[in-house]
Amino acid sequence: MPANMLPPLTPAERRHKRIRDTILQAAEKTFAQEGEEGLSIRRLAEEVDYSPAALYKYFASKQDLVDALKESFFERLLDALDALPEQTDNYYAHIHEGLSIYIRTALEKPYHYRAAFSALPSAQVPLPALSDDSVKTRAFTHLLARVHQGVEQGVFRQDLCILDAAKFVWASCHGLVILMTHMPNFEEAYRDGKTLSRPKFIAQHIDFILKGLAP
Amino acid sequence: MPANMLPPLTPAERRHKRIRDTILQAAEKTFAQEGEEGLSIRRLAEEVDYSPAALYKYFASKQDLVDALKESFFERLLDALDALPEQTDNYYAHIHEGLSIYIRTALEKPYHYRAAFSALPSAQVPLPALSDDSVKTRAFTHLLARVHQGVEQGVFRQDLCILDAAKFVWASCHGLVILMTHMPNFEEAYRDGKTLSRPKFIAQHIDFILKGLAP
DNA sequence: TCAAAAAGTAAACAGTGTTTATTTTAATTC
DNA sequence: GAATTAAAATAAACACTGTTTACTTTTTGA
Repeated sequence: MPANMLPPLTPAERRHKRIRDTILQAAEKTFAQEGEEGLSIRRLAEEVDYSPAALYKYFASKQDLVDALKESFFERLLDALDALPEQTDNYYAHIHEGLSIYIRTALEKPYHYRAAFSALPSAQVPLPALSDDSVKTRAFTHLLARVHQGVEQGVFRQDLCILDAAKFVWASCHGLVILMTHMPNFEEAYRDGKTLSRPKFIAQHIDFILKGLAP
Repeated sequence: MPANMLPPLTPAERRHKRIRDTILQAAEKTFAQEGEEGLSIRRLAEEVDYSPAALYKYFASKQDLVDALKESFFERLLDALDALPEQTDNYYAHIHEGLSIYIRTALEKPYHYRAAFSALPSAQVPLPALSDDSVKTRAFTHLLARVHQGVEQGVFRQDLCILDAAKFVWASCHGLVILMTHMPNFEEAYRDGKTLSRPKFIAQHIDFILKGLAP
């Protein structure tokens, strides 16, 4: 039987989902502006006209709610990456644009990005296996494939460990996003006449990264 | 009069400082293992045999206490960097080692590093001016000088905006540290036969960064 | 219609950082 | 040395937080 043959939802289930989405939507607004710490179950309950305890009929915990918000960000990120056409004649421009999309999407939702990719060590949620094609790993497997392609096409060094090279690319993009969004004044600080504009700065950052892998 | 001619401390002041240090020391232990969220004023008070309110005679707030912990990490980081000899015949090896020290020191105290360099947007503490030689900016000004040197010596491209180049280097190192410390399983995941060991992985990461700036 | 399941809530529990009023202790001055 | 002043320390309260329990109301499916 087909995997996407879901059982039809009962009215009760549809209602449940609808209310859940309403809560999620209100939570999203606060989370985007104030992050996890600014999001309070009690305040959220008041906003959607429920008692705090009622929310626990829709989410097992605050963490569960935040996880749902993170999940929707992952989907947003993947949608943005999927919008990029698969094949192009210009490999360099293609991977450059892919990384640019990653960074720009992350910059749009700083709190989501941080929550998604900077889990605290105490929360020991291991990375899923590569075989798993959950929304969480797809972005990285995508990057792995791109780096592999770059090696094959001779744009990158032949002796690269693709895994380690992909981690270098990811880390360098990640660091930029985190500093830009969570380091007050990172962009504005210390500017002079030669300093680049934001888009050019990002583009150059990616250029530096890719050049690091060149033969 | 000399700047370091501090007025002599009275016995009361010395006692105050001593107790403050005791509290700080106990806080340090918990913070290093559990971070800001794991550090509770009430639990800390119990550990040092004081009432919670008493701690407010030594620190204005929890944030103030954490700031003191961050400050000591900055000093630790700068001390490690200062231990590196100033001049060497091999520029590349020199900057490589500097970045390696930065990363390794950060990896030793993940929570300190994160707290120090990943402030939330809500906490709008601007970066101090470059002229300010506070402990916070010295590491970055140090890096700026190194990059400048690299351009002068022809190891890096001549047309670089030193500021933007330094930010690239910083961001790339920063991202690696954050992913290694706060992304569960980042290092272990997806390993195969070709995957490098941790020290070699870090060294290669730095190589990639520096190559990105090469002519 | 009626039993069962789901939805919703008030109140309590166990925490958190912080403030206020009050007392105890230590230091300084007469 | 005694009196005064300043610092240290605290108990109790305040205003929050996420979460659970016991209970009531509403909705659903047979």
